[in-house]
Amino acid sequence: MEARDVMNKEMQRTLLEDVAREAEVSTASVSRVLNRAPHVSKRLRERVEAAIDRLGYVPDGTARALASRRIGAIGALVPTLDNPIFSAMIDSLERRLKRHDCRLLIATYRYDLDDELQALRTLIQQGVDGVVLVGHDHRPAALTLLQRRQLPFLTCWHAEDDPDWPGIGFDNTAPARHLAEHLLMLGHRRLAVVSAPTDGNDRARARLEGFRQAAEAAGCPLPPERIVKVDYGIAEGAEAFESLMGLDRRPTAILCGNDTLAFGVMLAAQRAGLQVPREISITGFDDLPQARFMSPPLTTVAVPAGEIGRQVADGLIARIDGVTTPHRRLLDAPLVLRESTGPAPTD
Amino acid sequence: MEARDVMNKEMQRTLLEDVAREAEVSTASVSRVLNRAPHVSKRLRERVEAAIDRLGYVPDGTARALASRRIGAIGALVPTLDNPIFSAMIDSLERRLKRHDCRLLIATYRYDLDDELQALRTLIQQGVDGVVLVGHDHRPAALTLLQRRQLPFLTCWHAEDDPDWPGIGFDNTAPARHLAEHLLMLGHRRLAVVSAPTDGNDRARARLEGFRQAAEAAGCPLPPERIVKVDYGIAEGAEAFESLMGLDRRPTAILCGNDTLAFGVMLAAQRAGLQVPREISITGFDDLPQARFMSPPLTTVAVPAGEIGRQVADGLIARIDGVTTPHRRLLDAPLVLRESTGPAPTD
DNA sequence: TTGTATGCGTTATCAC
DNA sequence: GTGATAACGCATACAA
Repeated sequence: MEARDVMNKEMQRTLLEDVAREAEVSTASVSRVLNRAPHVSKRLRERVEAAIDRLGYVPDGTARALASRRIGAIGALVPTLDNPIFSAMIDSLERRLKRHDCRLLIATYRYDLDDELQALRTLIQQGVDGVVLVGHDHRPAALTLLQRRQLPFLTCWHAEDDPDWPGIGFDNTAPARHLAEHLLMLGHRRLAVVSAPTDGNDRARARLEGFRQAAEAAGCPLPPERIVKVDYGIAEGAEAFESLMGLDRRPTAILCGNDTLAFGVMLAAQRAGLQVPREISITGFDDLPQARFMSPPLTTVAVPAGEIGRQVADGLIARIDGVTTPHRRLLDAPLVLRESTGPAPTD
Repeated sequence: MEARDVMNKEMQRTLLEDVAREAEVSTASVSRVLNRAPHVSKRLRERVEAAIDRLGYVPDGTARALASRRIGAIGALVPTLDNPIFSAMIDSLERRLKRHDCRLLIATYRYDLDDELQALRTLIQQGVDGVVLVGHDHRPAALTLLQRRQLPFLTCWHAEDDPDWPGIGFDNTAPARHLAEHLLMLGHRRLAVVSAPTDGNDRARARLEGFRQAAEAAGCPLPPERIVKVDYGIAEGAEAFESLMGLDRRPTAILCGNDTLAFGVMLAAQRAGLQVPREISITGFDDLPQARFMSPPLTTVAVPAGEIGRQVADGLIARIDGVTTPHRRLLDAPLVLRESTGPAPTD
């Protein structure tokens, strides 16, 4: 019994103290070597490093976190990872953070801002050194929380100018407007939009706004019935197409909030026997890898997901280190004109 | 100066001790309420909760982690998040972990097992309560690390029987074999394979093995020149197709290691003027959302990525709580026969 | 059921 | 440069 208890005791891990004893130096010195502090003699460093190797010592992250007040990890709040454009960003974010010796905690919230706020609370409680958020649509309490804690944070994706939210991203409105202008220039006058739900999603709203601006400027505004909002998905895009085809005056071009919806719309159009772009033009947004392989290849906007991940990593790390970085950084999101758009059909 | 120093001092956060004072109870009692310990009177609980609300107290995760020896987060090591089949799994994993009040640290390693080992070290040092790995291909040191620390862990995706690696997943070989048998039954005799690189990827190896088994059993083994290994990607699949078409005796069916490669192969085939499946049959593996929307719809294997995420979450949490769970859990990965496969062409 | 006191493994602030 | 030693904020064995 006694013996078993002894056996059960987690074999005692070697502590910093053990290293100090082995190297015959103080614990403070070991800590200094560990943290690459300045003013440590080469001789001392070598002794300590030797002792560490000999004992196979591994510092305890939790103790380090408590004493130093940083855990070596940031938190990222994203709507979902089920959308490849977000997982691409997270992938590059994590890879870049690794360079800075920083880990990544992720939390998803399905576009539910209350869930996001709750997840943020949890991350803060966890002790993350910084936070990444998507867009500027958040509960006011989220901002309060971050500011009160003086926690470094950065938004991404949606780089609208906003004094509250520093961010790295791109303009969602302008490219959307350009897409619509491209169609208008091709002679289209009855445009339609298939958008993602806009609640808690300022990117979707901004794109919709861009479509609207161009349409109105051209004197052919978008009536409500030609704006369909559906959840993310190919099938959802197809359904949106069906509903648009039920209209009296069918659109000759459909602007989609993302490539996946556009893919669904394109399939449904072809299933309905329509030629793209001869009879109907279709645009996407994201430039997913498959966009250029669709038939016809999809006209869309190239969202710099990978670049955002990298720049957000660098920017947030800088802020954590107390370096002031630009409040806002605008990346390029160029139009990619392919063959899914063409001249409006001459009725 | 003095004043500024005072100002600069992080406004002192309220501590558990403050709550205890406010509620006029001991710190131990506050801790008990926080941790929902048994044997706490309703009256005391209410007093403490009231005090917590009044002070807006938030427990410090790092201190809690150091004292309790668990951080409330697990680590997941995945090859990449750039492949939607993995991000789908991570998405469901994270959502399910949330139910258990557990966070998720992710690390990617690009199929480089040395990187994986390094990332595992980092996660362990960080203090994660458990680890999720993909497949059974890992450096031996990884297993040693996990065992020595007695750290709960679970593999996923590849549910081969292996005493070292407990896991939840599916059989990669059998469905692959069945795909090949399906083609053989359709009269195909010259099969080819477009596989992902097999280094550090036992799933890719297992699938290839399944293809081989069926081919050999049918008396038409796969010669090396009809097995092409390429990186993940649509363009890569297309290139693989080109190289297969350079062979003297062209295959009549191509088995692909995943849907993305299959998509590339299919596009290249059509670009080359071949009818699918009349002139060539093509299969995938994963059943990504777009598989059923390809033209023709792709014959493939439905990988239960979401279900794996959920079951891994539940299983790992159970292990962390000391509950013994089955060493191995096999999920279903059914064939999905669609229109990309058909009778072999009669020369 | 509740309180007391110690431990968790580092970092960081002082002296020297 | 280096060494004592006091935080860091909470959990928990033990006592009451």
